[in-house]
Amino acid sequence: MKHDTATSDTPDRKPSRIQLENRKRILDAALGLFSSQGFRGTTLDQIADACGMHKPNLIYYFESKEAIHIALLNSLMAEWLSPLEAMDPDGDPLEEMLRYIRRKMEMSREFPRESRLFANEIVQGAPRMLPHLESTLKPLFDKQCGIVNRWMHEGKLTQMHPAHLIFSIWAVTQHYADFEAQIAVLLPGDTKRARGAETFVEDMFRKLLTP
Amino acid sequence: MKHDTATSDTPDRKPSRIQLENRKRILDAALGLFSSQGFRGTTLDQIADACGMHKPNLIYYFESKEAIHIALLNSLMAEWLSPLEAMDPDGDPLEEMLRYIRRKMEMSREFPRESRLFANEIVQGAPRMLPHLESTLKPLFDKQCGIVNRWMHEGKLTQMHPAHLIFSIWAVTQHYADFEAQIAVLLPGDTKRARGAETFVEDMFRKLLTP
DNA sequence: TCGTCACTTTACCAACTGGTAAAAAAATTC
DNA sequence: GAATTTTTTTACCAGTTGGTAAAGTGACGA
Repeated sequence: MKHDTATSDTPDRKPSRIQLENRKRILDAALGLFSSQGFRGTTLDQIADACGMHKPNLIYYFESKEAIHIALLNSLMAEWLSPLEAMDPDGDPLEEMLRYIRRKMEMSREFPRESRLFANEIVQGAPRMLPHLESTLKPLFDKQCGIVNRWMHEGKLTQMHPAHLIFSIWAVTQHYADFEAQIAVLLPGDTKRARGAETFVEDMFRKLLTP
Repeated sequence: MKHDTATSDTPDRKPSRIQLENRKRILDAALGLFSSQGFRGTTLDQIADACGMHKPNLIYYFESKEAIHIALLNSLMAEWLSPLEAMDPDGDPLEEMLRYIRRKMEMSREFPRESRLFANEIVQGAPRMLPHLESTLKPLFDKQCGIVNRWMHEGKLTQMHPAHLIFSIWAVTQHYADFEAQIAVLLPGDTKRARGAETFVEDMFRKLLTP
């Protein structure tokens, strides 16, 4: 008979305050480590150290190391996609696109760990995220591509392939988080860098999208 | 007394044909595995299997697993940077830029493993590549930024921050290799995809760079 | 043909790593 | 405040992994 734990799948009562808090501590520590060392490069002991717990305690709150990774990806996915979701079909097309781009740059600056976590996962073939991409991202992506496409046909934006446009926005904005190590070498002088990047990217896409 | 091996640092005679061949086999297998699973996610046994050798044989040719990784990064770096190096200060500015972009797209399509190997390394903070970035990439990058900058001041290209321009070229072109798993989900229909991406990216930067 | 050197294979190991068992300690409930 | 449940800690284990020791095999020149 299996011991009853916080990860039991029997119809649990609502998780206690301690459970919610400790789960959050674990996920936060795991985010830092997984994003900078990858899944395989991170050990349970490292996660435990980083959040001041002991290894078996992690397994008390999550079934396995992989369960931590999956919980992390799932819990961050919605937030990560919220800017795309927020694109308003009734807004001004150019302003909506630039607002989206600005929000993506802001997230790249404010949440580089999240960006790198997803980058790590996708570069390695998205082994634990493919179903999620199919079921969650794909429908949203198709919908927003449709909106952008309509804007283009109405002459409000330069005509181009909407999917590739969105790819290029993702590529450029996330590049600043994902490849920060390289950028820091090539463009020292931390202070102005973020602002320089943000005005560059906004100007670039404004010029590109203005019909 | 240490055994004399192919990795000995005593003044070796030139490596035999077998050595060259086996080193290449190992590096090729390692490229496939490191690029799709990361350094920590790849085991020596996997590499050995992939090239039909036994584990201790790898250590005969390379001091350690890390030495394989470093040798791989070093041996690919020059090739990876050759398109940037090939930018001709005396050529037509717009054509030179577009040629560079086309070559980067081509490499993303033909050498996705290399792209992902570097992506993995840099996302994780470039632990084994930072010195190389400082010593090799940085000077080249600064030089080519200077060229681009001159072109802009001569009115041959749209004025913008040359470093960020190059970042955006890297971001967009390498995105197609590094995030292929995601793109395959969002834009199925393998056949036209590569061509679509290439015309999109070229058109995008042509519009952006044309003064 | 013999000896030397380059290369390969087998057997092995110590450290690490994900995970478990179970006792101890807190917290909560009655 | 005793009983019970939840959470933490200690001790441990089996499988994996990077790497070594050393014997074995083959090639090649004298």
